[in-house]
Amino acid sequence: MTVASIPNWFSRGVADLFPADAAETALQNKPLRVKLGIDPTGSTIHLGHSILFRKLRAFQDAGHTAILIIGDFTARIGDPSGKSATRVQLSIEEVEENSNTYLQQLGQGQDPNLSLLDFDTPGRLEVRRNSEWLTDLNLPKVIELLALSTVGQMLAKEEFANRYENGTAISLHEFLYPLLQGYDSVAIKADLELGGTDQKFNVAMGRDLQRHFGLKPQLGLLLPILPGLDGVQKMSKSLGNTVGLTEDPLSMYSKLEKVPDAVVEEYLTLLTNLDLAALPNNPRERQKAMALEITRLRHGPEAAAAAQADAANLVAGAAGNGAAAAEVPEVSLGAVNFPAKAFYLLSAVGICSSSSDARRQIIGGGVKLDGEKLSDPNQEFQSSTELEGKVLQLGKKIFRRFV
RNA sequence: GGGUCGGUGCCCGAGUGGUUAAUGGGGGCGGACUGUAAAUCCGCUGGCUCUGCCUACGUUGGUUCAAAUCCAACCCGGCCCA
Repeated sequence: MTVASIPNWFSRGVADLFPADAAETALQNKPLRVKLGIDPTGSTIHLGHSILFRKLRAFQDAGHTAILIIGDFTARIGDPSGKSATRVQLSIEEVEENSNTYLQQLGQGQDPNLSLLDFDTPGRLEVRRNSEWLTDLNLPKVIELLALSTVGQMLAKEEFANRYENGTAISLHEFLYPLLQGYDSVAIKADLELGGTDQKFNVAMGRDLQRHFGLKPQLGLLLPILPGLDGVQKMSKSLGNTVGLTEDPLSMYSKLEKVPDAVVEEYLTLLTNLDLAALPNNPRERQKAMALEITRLRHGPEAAAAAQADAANLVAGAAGNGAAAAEVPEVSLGAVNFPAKAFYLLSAVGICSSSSDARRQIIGGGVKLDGEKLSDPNQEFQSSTELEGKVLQLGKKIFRRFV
């Protein structure tokens, strides 16, 4: 096998490919059916998810067919993969709503240049729901699936192994998940399945099931789990270290340009197509280039450049400066009852999570109004006119203009 | 089903009748420093338009002037046995 024959769009950022020697041949074949499953349990897609979609898009652009599987069946049962707390079962309506939100965020019906997937070119995308084939699986079939795996195999799976080791509960139906996901590959005759490295077991299960049902086993292409803004834990909404795909340019840029050095290269590799060798060596410059490019990919060049300029101005302490303040997100004073004490104001307007939190922030010296530090949480504002147009700053990176 | 141990704030984990909104660590947030970073140091870390008042230690009920701490039932989990 000559490595040179594997294109960069395919190999960039890949953590694992199996079976490794099958890729070259596979790529020469007719359009591959490339599977990616999503779980419509939440409603916001962040950059961590997006690396998989970016790879899927690369396949589309190379002429292959993306099969986006919405795990509506799985979601309705409640995916137990989290820790202890049993997931709330989602209603059909909720699943449907989440699915639509997902598709919108992926760019359905939007500017094709900024959208994550290619929705328009015929033959490049199939959106399927796994309820289509899972709803009618009968018990004999389910037993047939269960018979294909053993408790030993399941317990070898890292997630289960850890939980078993730690004495955390594992419910039997959780064993069904890898099998059902694998069965999706059978149902849609996948040639390749994309996933995070945490999906290795499930993707491999897909291969086993396909073989069992007389199909050619799919390839597995795994991408790393993207670290979150803290640079340590995976990017995840519950950890609060995400950048959402639909975030405004300024907050997207601001968050990205302060990401820990340790993950900048990974972000560059996985979230952009930039030529890493062509970038400046200075770590700060690379960080900025990364933030700018990711923002550009979602919002276009003008908005990205403006975000970069605004971010620089704001942090330079120019919060009251008219030019910089133009891009500051606005917040309405409509819900505030005057006269309003400072701590109440901050929570009423949603900048702080609670009035107690607001009180702490003010006492902690982290709140400024038009560049001037607020020191008394009980300071009273008599009317909204006193505040309109002023810029409130919380910490180093959160700015809001009152309207 | 039986035995046994256990369920504390975002997480881990102290506390076994009374200054306990509850020790400590992690995480998070804010401040200093800096490259808007890392490391380090300091402060904060239930809610409430808050000089005070509410909720909180699996759930419910009980004992007591007073309970996370004692009692009962129930729910949930680990381990061992079946």
